[in-house]
Amino acid sequence: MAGVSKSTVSRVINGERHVSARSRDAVHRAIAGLGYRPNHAAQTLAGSRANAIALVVSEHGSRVLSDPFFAGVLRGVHAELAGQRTQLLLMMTSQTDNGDLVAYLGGGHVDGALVVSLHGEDPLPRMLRDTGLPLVVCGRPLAGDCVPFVDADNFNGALLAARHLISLGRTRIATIAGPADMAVGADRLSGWRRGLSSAGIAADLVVHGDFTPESGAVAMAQLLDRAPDVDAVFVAADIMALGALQVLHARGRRIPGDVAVVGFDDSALASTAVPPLTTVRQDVEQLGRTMTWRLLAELAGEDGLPPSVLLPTSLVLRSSA
Amino acid sequence: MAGVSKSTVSRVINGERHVSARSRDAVHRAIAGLGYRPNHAAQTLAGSRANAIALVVSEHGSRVLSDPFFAGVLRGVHAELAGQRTQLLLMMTSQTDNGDLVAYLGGGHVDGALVVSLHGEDPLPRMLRDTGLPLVVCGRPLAGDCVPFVDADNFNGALLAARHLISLGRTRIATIAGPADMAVGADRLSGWRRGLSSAGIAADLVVHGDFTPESGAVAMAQLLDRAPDVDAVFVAADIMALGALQVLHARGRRIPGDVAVVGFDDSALASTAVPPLTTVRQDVEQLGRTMTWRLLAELAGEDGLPPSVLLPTSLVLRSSA
DNA sequence: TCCACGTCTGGGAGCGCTCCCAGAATCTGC
DNA sequence: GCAGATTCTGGGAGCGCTCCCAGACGTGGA
Repeated sequence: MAGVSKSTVSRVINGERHVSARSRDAVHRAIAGLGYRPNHAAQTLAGSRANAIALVVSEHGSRVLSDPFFAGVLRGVHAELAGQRTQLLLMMTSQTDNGDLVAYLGGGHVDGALVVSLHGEDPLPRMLRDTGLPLVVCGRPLAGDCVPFVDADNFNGALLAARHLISLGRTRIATIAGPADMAVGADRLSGWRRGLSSAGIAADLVVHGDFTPESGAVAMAQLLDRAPDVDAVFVAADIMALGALQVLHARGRRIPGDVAVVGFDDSALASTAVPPLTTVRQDVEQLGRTMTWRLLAELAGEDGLPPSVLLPTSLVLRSSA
Repeated sequence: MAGVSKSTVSRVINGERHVSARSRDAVHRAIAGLGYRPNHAAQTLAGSRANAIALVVSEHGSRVLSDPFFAGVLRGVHAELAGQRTQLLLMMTSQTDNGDLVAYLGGGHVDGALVVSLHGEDPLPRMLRDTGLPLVVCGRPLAGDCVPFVDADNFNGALLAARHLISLGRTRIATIAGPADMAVGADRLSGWRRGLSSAGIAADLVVHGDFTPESGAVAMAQLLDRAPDVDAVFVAADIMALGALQVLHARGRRIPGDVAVVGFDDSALASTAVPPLTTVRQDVEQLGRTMTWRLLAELAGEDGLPPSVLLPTSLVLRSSA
């Protein structure tokens, strides 16, 4: 014991004011000497905070989790959480057990939630918001719900890609877009459209894929059938671009000679593709960090926080365009 | 209220015997009616269990997390945890803050730990074992510590790969192995060696990589320089195989005509490689499930549990070999 | 000198459970 | 019928904290 009451110890640990320097030092020395660690469960039970936030992965993980994207976000979340005494609870959910999850999270077991939901019409963000639980969503929700979110600037990234292809002198520029029911798909498509139309180029060569290599291959084959003279394609995800490259190779098109290809994500796949893929880079780790920062700031009662944040994207030039 | 005391409610919730059917039903009805959820912090504080297990990702995440491997494990862990009232705490650590982590985990905040540590000489498993905390490690630790682990059968997987290449009539069979200081690297190398030597083929063409595409490329170039007549290569990870394929293409070797290539992992990369990669499949989700099952069984006091488990691997035939 | 006010401190209640103990109800066997 | 074992139940203590209240001390102005 440091010769002070437990109240004073509690004050020191929680960094409250009204503690003399003498007792603060004594407590700190005692903590170090005893190897004392506050009991998390007791803090939670006694206090009004849970000292934990949830990372909710919607849509049954399978799709989201395998994505290197998610790994980057997770890394960012953890980096930002370091030094906080906030625990990170990992939860996954499918549509069917959304109710259970909402009940659990709404029950005061966590102070806030980070929601990774790539599926646009997921009801989960809205359900969670209605419980009043502070939350930050990863990726813009499709509906205009006023849920705070953090996302990469997909629109401007796609715009960069389109402008780059135009600057290469390409004139028959196609896109393999993401699903229309995902904001990330819609935003990248919008950016591409804007790029082409502002250069006076027809933005009619659009095929949708579903962020799998197979769908990229199918889409590329359709494009080549529809417009054999296509000389550039913006693929809304590196993973789809891999499928597209396969088809282009199979049909004997040289890359970038005959067809220039730009991907999106700058995933590990991009640099090992044949040829290495020019792509739009998004900093996924920063995405995780920003989400966490936004949530913790809200929990700390800061105000004047931006409702949502768009993170810049940039073009990475490699051989494919 | 169901007209019974809180003690009885507690007994019902914890499924203890010595409760009459009448009061059990009453409690269940009240729970459903009130939407009651036990307070996790209070259960933990009052009880002797923490009702939580930690998923510890060693080696600062960067490497491990980006691995689709990890995503699969996580999916398995979560699947196995469904229906339990055990929370999953995610923790990451680098060598420097191992001490903090061990103190935290040893402090009764969790009932057990799942450790994902791909780096062979990581001291963390041993440190955690010494605290007496039940734990299961993902991947065989390099040192012969008696820590329970679950791993894919890397030895037999590599053996399968070697035998397949031999059955194709190849005679100059090389390998791009993983780091020698990782069990996964050592085991796959041993399996390959065993395959070649049992067929009377010299197992001398070995180059080590570090599970990056770049290292695969460098290693392949070295192999081609050292043995231009190489006609097959077993690459100990799909991700390295991508780099190897690039170099083979660049040097004008036909695959599998001139050089047959077998990878390991059956990751998403394998099927989209050019040409699609023959590879050794390991069921990573099953790995996560098995780890979790093993830990929960130990926590439940089951005995006669196998100290460690090896999960079967199998060969997936595609075009590259 | 007295009171008002700010700074610091200890004591106590209580968060929502689990565990233990004692007592009530019910069931055996002779 | 009664002692004894067995099944069930409620009451109370206490897990380790945080929060609130009251009191001790100091400082300055009227």
